[in-house]
Amino acid sequence: MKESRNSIIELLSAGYCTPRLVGLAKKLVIPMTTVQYNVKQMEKDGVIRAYKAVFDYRKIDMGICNFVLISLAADEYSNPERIAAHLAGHGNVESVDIITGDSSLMIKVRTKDMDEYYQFVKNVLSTKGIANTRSMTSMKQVKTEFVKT
Amino acid sequence: MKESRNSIIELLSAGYCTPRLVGLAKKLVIPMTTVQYNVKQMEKDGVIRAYKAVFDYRKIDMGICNFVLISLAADEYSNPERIAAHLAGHGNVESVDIITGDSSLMIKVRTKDMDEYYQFVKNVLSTKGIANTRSMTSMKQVKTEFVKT
DNA sequence: ATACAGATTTGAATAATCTTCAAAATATAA
DNA sequence: TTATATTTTGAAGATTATTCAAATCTGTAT
Repeated sequence: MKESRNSIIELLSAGYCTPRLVGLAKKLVIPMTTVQYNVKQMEKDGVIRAYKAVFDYRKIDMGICNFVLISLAADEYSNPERIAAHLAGHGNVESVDIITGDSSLMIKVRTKDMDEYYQFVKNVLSTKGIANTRSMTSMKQVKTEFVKT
Repeated sequence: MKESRNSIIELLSAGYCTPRLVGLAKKLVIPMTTVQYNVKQMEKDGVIRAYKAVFDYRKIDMGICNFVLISLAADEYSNPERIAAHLAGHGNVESVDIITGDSSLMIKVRTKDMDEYYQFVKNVLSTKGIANTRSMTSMKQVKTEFVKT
């Protein structure tokens, strides 16, 4: 049981949802087919990338959230995209950005607890290409993915 | 027209979506009503907070993304939640976290361009309670809200 | 081990929502 | 203005979601 619930969470975290056309139509007081036309159009044009669920991450073993500033080694510095793509592949990584400033990358990582985060730092962030990291732990998540807590 | 499309985007950015039960059931090869039961349970227990759309933010006039480290003034320092809640109220703010380390808050802000971001800094981040800010601009968003680009 | 209570799974009927499609309205370009 | 493309809309049929009762599974106390 817990098994299938985890699978559902995984699938919902990046897809497997759909817009509520009737709800939107009622809210905006326009015909549903008009909403549908515009939504379809935005999907076709790549304006909408996905429909997904937002969780209370404390309740799905992802309660610990860290922002990490990553500085790359000299030989990776000119091509941050390789390591960025690698980090993006991890399910615990919510976001990866190549940024301006002292550090090359900013990532947001969710883990069950600090032990698991430490493992992440040891296993994932200790790659040859990464020179050093600076973690900032979230003590309270007031807003996430445009959704207020 | 553009008017209603903007309203749709606004509503989809934090809700007005729903899980695709048939899709989940087929993927997991279990009956749809089982998926439904578990999803409903997770909604009831507050595990799932919302269903929403993820956009290509460049295509909806939110192409510029900034991470901002915010240090609070002495008199707000002991109660960051007031300012955090205030910032969370802005539609341009994707996330607000109260963090450990030198700065009290980390926020993620999306704007049309740098001009609009400058206005945001001037108008929103120049409150009495905020001592100083440090912006890091995203040059490339590799992964956002668990969705890869 | 057994019996019990609560939680979970499941299928069938019903209800609601979505998709399709063609026509009408509107906007855009020549 | 006329022609062309885009957008809006309603009605039908198709798909998906909800309800609900029965069956199954789980954990627990006896």
